[in-house]
Amino acid sequence: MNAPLDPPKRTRRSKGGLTLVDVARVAGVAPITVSRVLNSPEKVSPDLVQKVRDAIERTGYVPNLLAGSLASTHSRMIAAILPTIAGSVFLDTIQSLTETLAGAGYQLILGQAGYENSREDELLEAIIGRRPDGIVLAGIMRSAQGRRRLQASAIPLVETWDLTPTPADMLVGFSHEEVGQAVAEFLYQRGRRRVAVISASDERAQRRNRAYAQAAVRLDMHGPDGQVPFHTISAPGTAAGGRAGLRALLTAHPDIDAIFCSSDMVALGVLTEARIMGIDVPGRLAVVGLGDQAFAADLYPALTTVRIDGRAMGEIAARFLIDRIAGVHVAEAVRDIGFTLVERDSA
Amino acid sequence: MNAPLDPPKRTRRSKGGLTLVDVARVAGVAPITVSRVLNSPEKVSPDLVQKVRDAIERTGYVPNLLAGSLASTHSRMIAAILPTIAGSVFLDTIQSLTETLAGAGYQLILGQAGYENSREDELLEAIIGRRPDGIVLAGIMRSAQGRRRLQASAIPLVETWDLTPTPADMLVGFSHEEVGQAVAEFLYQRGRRRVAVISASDERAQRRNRAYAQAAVRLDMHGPDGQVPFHTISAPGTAAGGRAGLRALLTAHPDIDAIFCSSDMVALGVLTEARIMGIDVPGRLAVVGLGDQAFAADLYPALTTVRIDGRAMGEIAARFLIDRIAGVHVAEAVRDIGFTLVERDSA
DNA sequence: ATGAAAGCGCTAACAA
DNA sequence: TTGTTAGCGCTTTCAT
Repeated sequence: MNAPLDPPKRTRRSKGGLTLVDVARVAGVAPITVSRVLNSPEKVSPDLVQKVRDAIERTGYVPNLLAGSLASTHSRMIAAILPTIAGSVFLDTIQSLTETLAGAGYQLILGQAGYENSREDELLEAIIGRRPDGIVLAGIMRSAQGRRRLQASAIPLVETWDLTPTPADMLVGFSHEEVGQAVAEFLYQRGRRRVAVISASDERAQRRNRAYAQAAVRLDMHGPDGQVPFHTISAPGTAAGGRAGLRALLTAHPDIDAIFCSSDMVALGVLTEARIMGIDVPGRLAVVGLGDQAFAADLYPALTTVRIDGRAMGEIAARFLIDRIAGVHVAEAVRDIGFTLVERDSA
Repeated sequence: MNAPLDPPKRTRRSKGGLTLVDVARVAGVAPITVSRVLNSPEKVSPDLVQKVRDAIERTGYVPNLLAGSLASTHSRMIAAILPTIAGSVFLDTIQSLTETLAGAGYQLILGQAGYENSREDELLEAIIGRRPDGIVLAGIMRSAQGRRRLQASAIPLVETWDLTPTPADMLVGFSHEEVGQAVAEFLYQRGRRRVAVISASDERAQRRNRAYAQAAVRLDMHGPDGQVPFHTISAPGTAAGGRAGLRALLTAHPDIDAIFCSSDMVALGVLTEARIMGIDVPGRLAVVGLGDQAFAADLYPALTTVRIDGRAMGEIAARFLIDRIAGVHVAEAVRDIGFTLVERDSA
């Protein structure tokens, strides 16, 4: 009974792909040198850099960033959590976020939380588990538990599209209260005296509406019952919601002369329905949107709306994260980017 | 000179986070048992499962999926490559893709290729380097080199929003040629005799337009010069582009009676400009969009358009990938989901 | 059903 | 400047 000379070494899968070790062998250098050429070529002599680059070229090697991330504890991924992608007002923000991050070598991973409190917990597990170097919250993280988990993860976090007195970490947004108030005051100046709201049911919209209603009451633009008529639609707001809203509001309150919509899309629906009902905008009814989406200026009548600079928010959020990750002290990691009331023809 | 009893072991960062080993210690089991509880609890006795789950709960442990991916060569990530996020027609597709994938435990990573042939190569490197289990292409991968790299990576791939005779791998889309032809024939049936196009400059739109123009010529709906007037705008198409397009077309060809737009957004702009110019739609001018976006039915006049079921494409793409990854033989990995001409009031 | 050992492919730490 | 060594945190393989 002879013992096996070559004991069956337990072997592993390895999927056969090219690795950095293969490249090192081809180039005739140590693996770490290949790693350096990839990550900090200035630390390697020009001739070795050339050799290694040739070897990479010849072999078609693509570094496994998963392995790199595990070893370095930098994933170079940023997670963006948003309620929904389709019909969302956050797209400009996500777009510029992606662009700015790509420029710095970061990739975006997307998490859709849904507007309902659905699988928020699973989502967080999936995201935190991937160890992103940063997280951008577009809109929401309602559950206190969710917020706690994010903070516990110690991952740099930027909240956007809002201004809260108690940010979890970094923040770039604007005051929804100020928007609501500004719109009410604008409508007052324009001579409107009986204002209303059509709004999606998300929390930020509610806060805008509250401030709007308060200002309206203060300015005596409310109805005989002391209330500001409102119509709520489900989030995200749609043109169909705007149409239904206008019809409902006019039925219950035929004398309203201005409507503040929770998004430009909702406003589009209002304009359509007004046209169908033969209601003159802005003559009889003023319409104000929110967002200043690309199409707002190209409606008829051109939409008066609140411009929110989504691209700026995305870019600032990206910078906050990049700086924080780089260890740069971010002086003022809370930023109010404000808003602008863009007066066009609909109000 | 006493040698240190405890020689300064070269230590490593480790970021201090909780690991599976910590959980195993707390639960009093081997690390592999914790792993099994996480990934295949049915292989572990109920009491140990309970013990481990308690330990996870108590410690707040979140598994490091990066490490898991490296060890298992399954990243549970899918990459979506699209030209741009803002103003894109692919959003419904991405949305349902994300939802379907999330249900199966996959996360989406996003790659914006841009409409210009910009950093396509870097993007591919960043994406393939993350070893996604699958890739979805929304729209494009123009460069032959890019397509070659994708195929070389051997990552399951689904192309969407198109039908090509030579798919790189799997495919779900519709025939842009058929759309162009169908729209031309529809306009003919509606009595139009002098048709035009306003289109973004992307390649799929061009193919629609070519088929549209051919059918128009065949049906004698062209101009005196035998041509179909067209106006090209940059991708992605916008309402502003539609407005400019209508003005330009009417200046050069005052007698056109129908316009096929490369997206509903472009059509919106056309409707706006027509209204401003006092042109009756559909009386004097028929307008047809593409996409049947949510707002299309809520324009005035309600937009006649080509419905593309973006959600279905996302879901099918997800299923293709999930099945392929699971090793299921995907019977027919090329799917034509077709389209529907939705007749409303604008044509 | 449970565990021990051996990597997955890379980079940080240390040494020359 | 270049290389050696020892992991990063997990899962596969093999053994019990």
